[in-house]
Amino acid sequence: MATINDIAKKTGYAKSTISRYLNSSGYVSATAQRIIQQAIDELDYHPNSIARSLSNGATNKIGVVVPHVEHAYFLETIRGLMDAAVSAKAEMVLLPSAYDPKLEKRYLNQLRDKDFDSLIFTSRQTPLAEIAGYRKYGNIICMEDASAYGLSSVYVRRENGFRELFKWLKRKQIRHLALIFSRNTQASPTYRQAMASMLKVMPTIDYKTFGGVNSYQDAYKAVDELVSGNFDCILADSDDVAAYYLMKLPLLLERVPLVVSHESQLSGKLLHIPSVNENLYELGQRLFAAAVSNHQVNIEIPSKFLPRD
Amino acid sequence: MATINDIAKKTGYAKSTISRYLNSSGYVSATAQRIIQQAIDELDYHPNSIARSLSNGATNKIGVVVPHVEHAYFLETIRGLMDAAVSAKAEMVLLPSAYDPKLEKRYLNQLRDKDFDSLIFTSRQTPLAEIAGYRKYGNIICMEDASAYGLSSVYVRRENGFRELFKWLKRKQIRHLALIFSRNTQASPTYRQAMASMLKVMPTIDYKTFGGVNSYQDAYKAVDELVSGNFDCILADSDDVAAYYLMKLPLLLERVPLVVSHESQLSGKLLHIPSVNENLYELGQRLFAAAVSNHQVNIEIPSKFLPRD
DNA sequence: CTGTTAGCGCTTTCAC
DNA sequence: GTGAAAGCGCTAACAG
Repeated sequence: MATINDIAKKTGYAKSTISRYLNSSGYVSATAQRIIQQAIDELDYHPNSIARSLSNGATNKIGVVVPHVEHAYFLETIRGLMDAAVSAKAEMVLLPSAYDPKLEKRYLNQLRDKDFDSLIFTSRQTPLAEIAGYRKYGNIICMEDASAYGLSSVYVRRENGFRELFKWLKRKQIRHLALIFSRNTQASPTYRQAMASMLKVMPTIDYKTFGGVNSYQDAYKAVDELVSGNFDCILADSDDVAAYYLMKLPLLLERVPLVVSHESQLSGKLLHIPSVNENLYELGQRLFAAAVSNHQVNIEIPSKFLPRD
Repeated sequence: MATINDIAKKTGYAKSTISRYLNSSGYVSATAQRIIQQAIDELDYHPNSIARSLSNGATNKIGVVVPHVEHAYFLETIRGLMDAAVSAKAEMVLLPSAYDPKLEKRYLNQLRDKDFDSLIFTSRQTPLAEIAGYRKYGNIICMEDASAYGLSSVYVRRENGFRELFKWLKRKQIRHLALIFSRNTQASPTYRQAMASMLKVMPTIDYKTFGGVNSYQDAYKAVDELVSGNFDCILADSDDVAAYYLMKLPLLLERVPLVVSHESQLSGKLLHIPSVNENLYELGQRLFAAAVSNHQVNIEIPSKFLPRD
């Protein structure tokens, strides 16, 4: 592990000159360039990035808090984020929270301690007010509107998509609706917005919500109740979950309920499941851009209902 | 951002004493402890982890090279890895490669440049011999047997599972077998081992392999050929893919082929798809342990065939 | 039990 | 064009 000092000794040039050469910051004579480069090659020298970080005060790393990787919602976002990070030659530290405030706090503290330059919350349990207190330590981006707290925000605008979806259901004369969520609590923006849209468009609808269904693999949890509940429509929160019901329930019921998803994936396309496209891959890329930007941003990505009939 | 220097000035104690207190390395009087802690609280001091890393020569971060996150194989592994990292208070940097040697090289260089302490290859394109050249820069762990190259190895021993699987297929008198893979090239250990086991147990079998199928969402690619090929068994490389065929093909064929998976997930359990359980979550945890260990290890996780009939 | 000093490896100002 | 010196913030060795 040669250091810049070794190069200096070997070449007779000062560290500062070598640093100039390495970072193309300032003039270095052609001769010096040649000699220095040769020494670099011979000693197999490569700058130590920890030392660089210490001197620059930046790590080139961004932390991404994600409750888990079971749901396509987070996976799609992560994919967009990853690809953007690779292009920008930045690194992405995956920080699983399981919605545990203790873990979320740990990650906020790591931002404070300079473990990364910025922190993205794809979802969270900790109140925004508390998160905002860490803004001074680095850039923080939320996947919901947190502009009131001075935080950058990049998120799906679900209103349009949901409104169209529920209007469509109304036209289909749906009366008994099952809604499947990852979290069916007020803490989830998805849940809040879905319920708000639904009650606005179909105020008298008879419905029941289910929580804790994150993936295709969790979908079975609600099967019994779905079968006995006599629903005429099931609204799932990802195409994979919807696909599961679409294929499983016909085996158990004579009458197949309408299955709809509020998140578009390829599986839904293939099976022609109506769904709300949330453009999460793009959202991931925007999240990254927001993380490395210096300005506070507030970006809404519109969602769109795709009836597919 | 207060530094240890500020605490020193405020309290009158030397930096070393404060460092001792912070890291519980050496004696510090009760009085000093009280005074120092008070200053820490008042100034809201927190150690800068970049500086720590520079001084310690370690980052507490491990890099994880993964081709993509589309396949349950990698996701399950990542889950195990993530959970282990959280428990150990280490950080995991996600490094997507898309099997691109340029990217893989970039990550190897980052190991050399101290961006992380160790590097895990869940899969790779770069020859092991070349990877081995980076061993001097940090711990490298492969998800295949790389012990011949002096690299730590943690991987699934597929022989047992595959052998039982193909014996079972032989008993079922399978004659026309379709094998679906993520990669159907010699570069993939899964592919090599599956083919070897198959040809040993059923040397005269008529078969065809398909590549490029990573997920439930890719499964449709092979549908046309599967339908026209008149296969009596389809061996998919994840339960999700298998589930897709299990549900999609009955709609297209009069005779439903036997569907089998070589990777066990919950979806397979639910649909009673025979499969090979590869214990990837556990494998992920072992990978992490190997990454933070000082010894070179070679750990085989046995796979097991689950007929589920 | 505490202080002094040197060191981790790079960047940046200032001077010539 | 190049060099000397200080600084990033912490840890460790040595001394008392």
